[in-house]
Amino acid sequence: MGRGKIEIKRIENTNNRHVTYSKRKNGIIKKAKEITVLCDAKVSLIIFGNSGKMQEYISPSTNWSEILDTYHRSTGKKLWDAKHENLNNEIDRIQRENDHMQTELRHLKGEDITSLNHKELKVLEEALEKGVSTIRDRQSEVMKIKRKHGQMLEEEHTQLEYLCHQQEMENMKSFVDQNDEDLYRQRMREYNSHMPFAFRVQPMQPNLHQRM
Amino acid sequence: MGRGKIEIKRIENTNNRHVTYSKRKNGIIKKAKEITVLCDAKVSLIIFGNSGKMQEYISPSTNWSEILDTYHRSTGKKLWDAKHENLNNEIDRIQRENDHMQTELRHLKGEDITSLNHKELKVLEEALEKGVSTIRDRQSEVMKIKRKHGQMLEEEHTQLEYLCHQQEMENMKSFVDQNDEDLYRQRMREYNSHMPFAFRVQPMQPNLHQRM
DNA sequence: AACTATTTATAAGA
DNA sequence: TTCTTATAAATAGTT
Repeated sequence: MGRGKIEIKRIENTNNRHVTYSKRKNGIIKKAKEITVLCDAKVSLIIFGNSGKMQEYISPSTNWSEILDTYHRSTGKKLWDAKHENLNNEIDRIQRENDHMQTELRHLKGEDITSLNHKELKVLEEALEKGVSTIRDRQSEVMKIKRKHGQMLEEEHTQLEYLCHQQEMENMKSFVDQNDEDLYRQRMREYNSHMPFAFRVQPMQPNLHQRM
Repeated sequence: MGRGKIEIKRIENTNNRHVTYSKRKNGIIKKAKEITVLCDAKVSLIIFGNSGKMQEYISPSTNWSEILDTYHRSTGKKLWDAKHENLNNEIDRIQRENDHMQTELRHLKGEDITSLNHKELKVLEEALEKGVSTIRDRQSEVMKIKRKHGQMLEEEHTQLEYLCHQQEMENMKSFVDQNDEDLYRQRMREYNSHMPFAFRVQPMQPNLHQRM
């Protein structure tokens, strides 16, 4: 109905398509309103185009609850089944993520580790040591502040720091695989270059604790 | 459009009303199909009259899940029922649990800890130390097996174990609050009671490393 | 359900 | 977008 007859197929000209969409959309909504009044009908209409902008009409005599119920009674299909399934999938996904984190947490706390192999244990230990070290650094900061208030002696703190780092070095040395020896020596050099001479860590010897 | 113009108000004659309903219903559905094809639009249409008989149309390019989602996004209203609401609540619950674990994990790895206070840091440190200690025990077991194959000397291992425990004791002593002193002494006694005399840890002194 | 006179919707143009 | 208008399409009343 118009100046010329048109075939019912996609309008390729974008502008024409949008204009036609706008006109026909209004037309359909007008018709929906009319049938609602003329015939006591109940209509729900949702319509959206390329732009994603949505327009809805629902007869004043009804509501979505009634529509969904009627739809369910008439077709046996639940409109929310698809949505329902999506939600279930989402729950599964999050639950898996959850389980994974729970395992990781337990491992970090030293639980359920009998099933882990040597390699996995080492990875865990490294993560924990990194955590301990970071937290000790942070504690040092907190303590620095406390020390300013005279709550702690400078000397005690420095000695403590030394012992911590020494321990880390010793652990590193002792737990490395045979062929990680080079990596260990390198880290030791890095570490020593940051420490006063008196605190430098020497490679562990059987009689270390007597020479200290 | 017809032999005469009609007012848009309820058609009182039942038969006429039903006839008009039928005709116009088909008209609307035809229009819905046309705009779907012509304009790439997505339409969902549910229509039912007095008789309760329902007719639906939904564009082939979409589905109810998309319609409900779009409707929710556009209007903020949810068209689904309580059952759905439950699933959403479940997701929220798991997601919260998830977030909590994520935070805990990050803290254990030493991330995002600047917001923690002294007390919280101590709790974290203790958890990490417990983890490290458990994992080291486990590693010891693994190593014991390796040692049986001649891969490691017994003496080195024992000394290492001693150094580890000593370090833990020292940390414990140094980081405790003033009023945790009693707890520290108790733990020290417990620890010493398990160690040969030569390895017992003495309370830290400024010149500790020289007397060892 | 078909017919058809008329009204209504709308395609194209501005 | 909106208005105009020629024409296509829908449909009210009739058969």
